[in-house]
Amino acid sequence: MGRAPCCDKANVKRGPWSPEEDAILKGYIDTHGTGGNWISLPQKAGLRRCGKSCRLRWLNYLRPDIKLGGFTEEEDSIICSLYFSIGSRWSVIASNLPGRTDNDVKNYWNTRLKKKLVAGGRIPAIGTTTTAYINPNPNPTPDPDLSTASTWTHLPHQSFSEPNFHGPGSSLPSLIEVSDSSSSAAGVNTELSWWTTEESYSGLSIDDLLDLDFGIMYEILSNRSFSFDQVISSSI
DNA sequence: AAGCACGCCAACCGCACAGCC
DNA sequence: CGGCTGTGCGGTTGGCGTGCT
Repeated sequence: MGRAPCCDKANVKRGPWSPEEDAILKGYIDTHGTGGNWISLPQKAGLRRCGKSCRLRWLNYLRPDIKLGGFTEEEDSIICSLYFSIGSRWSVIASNLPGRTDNDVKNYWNTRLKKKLVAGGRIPAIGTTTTAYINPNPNPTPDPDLSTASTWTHLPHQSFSEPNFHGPGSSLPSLIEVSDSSSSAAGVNTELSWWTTEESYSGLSIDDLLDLDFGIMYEILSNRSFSFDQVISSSI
């Protein structure tokens, strides 16, 4: 038996929200709150919408603290920094940008920022995989030692519980780990690792940040006979 | 002026997880 | 303890607007 659908799709309206629907939803939530139950909310409010659709509409467009308009350079910088640290965890990135939603940030990255960086030669257009890792050692050696990369502990993205784990003031350094999928498939551990500290990010522009990260990346990979575009995320 | 291509973004979909019974 | 339900999240899609030919 499969999971029951969240609503009766045949009897709910889909597609763009009308101003009237927006007014009904906003008016209901202003008066009654969400009631902690989005599924029943549309029925109570008199909307022929799926509860999930109502939630999305409220969170992304109707709630009062939404920030409209273009992203600032500072926001660009924060998005880039966090993306390269933790990947596409848009809700976490958005939590560092007051008034912005995960959908906002995700769309902005996918449609503008990514292209901006690619066009500027800051990131290659193709490649395989990069992953954000975190090093539990509070005192990492200042220079990356590739021969001891296995001593770094890999924490899956899902295990990051603190939205600001990599934010300003964090005492934890971050690690970007790179793997060569072709060799991994042959059972050979060819993962390369190096660290960057939070301090390295502080006060840097996007250009500085990317010069730092990818400059280090390029230098290491060149020495190890890996091509640069092998290791950058395919999602970039 | 019409057709086409592309960019942008709102919205949907499906999955994972947490809480409740 | 296992199943069910609601919520949150990231990936993807579809439609509209705009610019180009």
